[in-house]
Amino acid sequence: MGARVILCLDMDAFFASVERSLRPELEGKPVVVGGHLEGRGVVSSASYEARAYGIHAAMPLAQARRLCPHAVFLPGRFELYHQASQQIRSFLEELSPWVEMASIDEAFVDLTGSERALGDPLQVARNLQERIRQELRLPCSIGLAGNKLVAKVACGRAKPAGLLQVPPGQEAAFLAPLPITVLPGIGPHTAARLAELRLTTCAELAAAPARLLERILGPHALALQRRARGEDRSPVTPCSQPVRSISRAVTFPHDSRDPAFLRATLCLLAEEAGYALRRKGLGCSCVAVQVRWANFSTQSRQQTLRHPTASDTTLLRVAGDLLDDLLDRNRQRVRLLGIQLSRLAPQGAQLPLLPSDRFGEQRALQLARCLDHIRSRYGSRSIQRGSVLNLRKRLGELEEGGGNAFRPP
DNA sequence: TCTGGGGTCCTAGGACCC
DNA sequence: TCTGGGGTCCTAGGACCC
Repeated sequence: MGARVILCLDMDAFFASVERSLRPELEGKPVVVGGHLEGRGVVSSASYEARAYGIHAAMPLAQARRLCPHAVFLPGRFELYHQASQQIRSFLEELSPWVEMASIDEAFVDLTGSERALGDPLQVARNLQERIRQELRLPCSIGLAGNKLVAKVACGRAKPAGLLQVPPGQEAAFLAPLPITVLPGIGPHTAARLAELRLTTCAELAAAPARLLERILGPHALALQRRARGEDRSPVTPCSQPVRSISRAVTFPHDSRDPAFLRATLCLLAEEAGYALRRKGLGCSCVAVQVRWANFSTQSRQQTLRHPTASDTTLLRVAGDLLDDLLDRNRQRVRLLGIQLSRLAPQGAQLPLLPSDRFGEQRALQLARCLDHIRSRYGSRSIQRGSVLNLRKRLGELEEGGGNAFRPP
């Protein structure tokens, strides 16, 4: 079998670029797309003009403002970004049926064996880049290599708006001088531990004694070492993997210890997560509540259910108990509150066994589905529980008092 | 300086069962 | 006085990615 040809495409400063494609007057200006909270957001995407000031993704917005006060700061409009992503996907699917969207702004395409139909992969990549620039007015970078790992690293090295091909057989030599942090899976923590062993480049990691690495990294050390040598056989998988969890979380404009406020927020989050769950036709068997305290430490509590559920009433009952437990054990104020639903399975196959339980669950689920119907027709805010209406009122007070808008996604 | 939100995967320890 | 061992499930926390 001949060498594989994998194309990795990554959009440059995607959210900021989409905003700029719709507002040409922003051309050449520093643009920062960030969260919706005045005080506590972080940067989601920064144009390269903004990056020149040291601004980068995940930086607190307050810091970004200090670094570049005259930058254009915009709230995220994820529906637009999703639409642009869909268009990019359709371009890619014209090239190959083997297209994997790795995220909203990143994709892999397997071009192996396409040369006769499409021509030289390098020219295919150039044409693709040009098409995205012309038709969507968006910049992107592309890496070409014999596997996904090296194509992705090459793509990263090509940024912005570049194109880089790693010839077959050159994978290890290409990675060798690069820092290990270019490898997916090596974050700040692992990099710091490897740096203690004076392992900072891919070449050093590739040549390190296996036993030493296993002591530091555990059973995955050898897999990581193979990646440092540019070896990767993972396939391009067009089918999206089944979703494993659904979560909703919010960081408050001001830390709170108010039980009614926290409970009402939890209700809102449970309804939103439950709505997402039912839209996917799923139920969940595990509910978790996450709290980030004022000191930024995070705690969570989870409970496994005897039967899967998709009822907001059940989600809220379980989540409420978990929140109470967390609040009982920690006297700090709450900075972030979140709910996570996991152990997902198609809904409808299993019902609770006890008749009384079943009727309660069934009725609650029916009610939830009626509300979903109204939401899908008249908007997600068209109908809400009384407790959430109270929350709106309280958040209104908060908004006036703190000047910070609480706008759930 | 003051730290989002939505995900995936992994690990360690405890409970429980045989 | 001495208290195995393996398997599985559950929980909590953390690293990492975009």
